[in-house]
Amino acid sequence: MHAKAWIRMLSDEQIRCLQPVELSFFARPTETVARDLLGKVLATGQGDDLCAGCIVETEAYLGAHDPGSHAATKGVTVRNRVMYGPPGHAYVYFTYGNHHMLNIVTEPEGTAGAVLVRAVEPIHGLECMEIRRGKRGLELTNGPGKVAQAFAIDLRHNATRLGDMISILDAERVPDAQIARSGRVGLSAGYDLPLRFYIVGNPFVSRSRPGPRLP
DNA sequence: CCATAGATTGACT
DNA sequence: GTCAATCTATGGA
Repeated sequence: MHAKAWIRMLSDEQIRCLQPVELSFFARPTETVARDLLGKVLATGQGDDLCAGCIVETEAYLGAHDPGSHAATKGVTVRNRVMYGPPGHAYVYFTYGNHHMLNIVTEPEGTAGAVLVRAVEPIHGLECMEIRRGKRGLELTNGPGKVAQAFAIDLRHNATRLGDMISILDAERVPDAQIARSGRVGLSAGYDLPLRFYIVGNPFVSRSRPGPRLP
């Protein structure tokens, strides 16, 4: 079986025809946005650098009452202020000294919330991603740090509005039957909530560490 | 100012 | 399976 059998590429022109997701889409409860972002298209760059991918895995991070969230501090800080800012902006942070993480800010301005983009299925700019990652196939984008590297996303993108350097484009809604949820990855189990969403069976869904199972 | 954990990845036994 | 890399924001002295 060919490794690319499940990948459907879109042309430059087909990507340009996609409409940006409305701002109001993001000004909703974080959990809802995380679910509805599945199937949407992430895009960066243009021309030879145009890269696009279908979002296949997300995680919701809530406000101060969510112990796993960066907003779980005593009030607003330099880092988490973006999560309190206007929806439809990028929240990018750097961690473990190596990796950037792309989040999309949710909820109305003043309320903290963001959705982590954990994995995408590439649909354009494969060669560009391969150069940036130094890898091929599933290793291109099957994890949050990998997505950021493949799409050349770093701290310069933090707090920028979608539609400028980073775009989220509309696509057909993924039916509930194809979506599953679990505990979030990488947090100490025990207190976590079922806030990870993914498309069942998609090979790009990260599986380095399966999230905690739900009852 | 200093200590340290961290929404991960890749290399290695 | 185990583990180190590498740097930033945060919180306490």
